[in-house]
Amino acid sequence: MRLTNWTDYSLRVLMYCAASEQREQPATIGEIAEAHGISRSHLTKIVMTLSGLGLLETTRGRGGGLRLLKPAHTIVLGEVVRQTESDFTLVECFDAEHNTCRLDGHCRLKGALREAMDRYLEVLDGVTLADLVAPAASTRGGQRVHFVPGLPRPLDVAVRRSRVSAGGESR
Amino acid sequence: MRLTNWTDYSLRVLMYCAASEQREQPATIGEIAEAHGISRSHLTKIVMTLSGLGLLETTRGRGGGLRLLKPAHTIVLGEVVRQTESDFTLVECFDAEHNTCRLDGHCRLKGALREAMDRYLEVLDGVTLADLVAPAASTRGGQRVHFVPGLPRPLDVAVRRSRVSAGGESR
DNA sequence: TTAAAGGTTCATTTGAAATGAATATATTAA
DNA sequence: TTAATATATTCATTTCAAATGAACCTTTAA
Repeated sequence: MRLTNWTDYSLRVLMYCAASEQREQPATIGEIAEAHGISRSHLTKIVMTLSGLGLLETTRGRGGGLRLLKPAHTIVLGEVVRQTESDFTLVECFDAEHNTCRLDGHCRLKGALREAMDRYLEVLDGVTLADLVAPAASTRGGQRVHFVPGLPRPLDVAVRRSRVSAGGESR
Repeated sequence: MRLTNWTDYSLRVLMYCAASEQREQPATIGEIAEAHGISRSHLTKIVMTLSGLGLLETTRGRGGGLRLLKPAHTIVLGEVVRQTESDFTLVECFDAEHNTCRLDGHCRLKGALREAMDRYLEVLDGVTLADLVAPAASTRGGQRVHFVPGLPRPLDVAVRRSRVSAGGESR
């Protein structure tokens, strides 16, 4: 009864991208891989899947990277999990193909588990990517200042400010 | 996102025992193993666990077997699953020991998943073993007559009847 | 004393998930 | 046109929990 790391990482990628939305540069696979200590190669496949699902936009080449295709508050957790998680065969009898349970059709387990699973996903349907990334601390005070290791640094502002104060170098 | 076969089989054992309650002879491991095409050896371990959980009573020796320790309608599915299922580590960050997620404590995924899991089990807490075994067909008509492959045959009545009509052989 | 039952231990297999390595393709900037 | 940076693809390999199997021990009723 656990989600795959695949799903776990998928969510982290999305969160990273969500937190990168304000930045000028898009997030890159290498960046995220490093932030979470995962292999670039592996993470690439996850990103490709998310891209295939229409959640991410990827752009190749220098200056490329990843961007969310929809605003974070419209990306629903339940939907993501439904799509990244491969196996919802809660017990054997869910898999019509390989089912050998002799009670199939006689017992009410399947119905109960299906109902339970529905409730599970229902909860996740009430959560969006934006909710996940929102700072856990107090809402008042506005701007988030603190640094979160697994997310892009909120330095753009500072950098931009320092650029200005440094006398406007071109880029 | 699936339960282990271990849990699946655990439930089948319990169901078998529940359906055997009326019989004079207790259910046996060999019987259940054969009914479901599982190895005796493997099923024994499952039975021992259920026994350890106080759900089953086992008696050794000839004439021995398995019996539920509590009436079927008091055995709650959620409780069983909570105890037979080994791993509720929905994602990495649930496992304090091995967690490496750098967002730990910053993102709200854990809370959402915990909530979802609670709802899941909540549904199963509303189902008892008796519910699972109850015939799916109409409630009226009383006595179940049909034969269910994975459960003990409801022959006792018929057998007893035939015994009577055969003139009361001793046993 | 034998047959039928549960009980224990150890080794092995299996399969999905996870990972890694190598390489191809696209894009931008100098 | 070349170098650098980024995504994209393919194939092989590793890992680990779960599942299984085999052999043998213990208990009990007939």
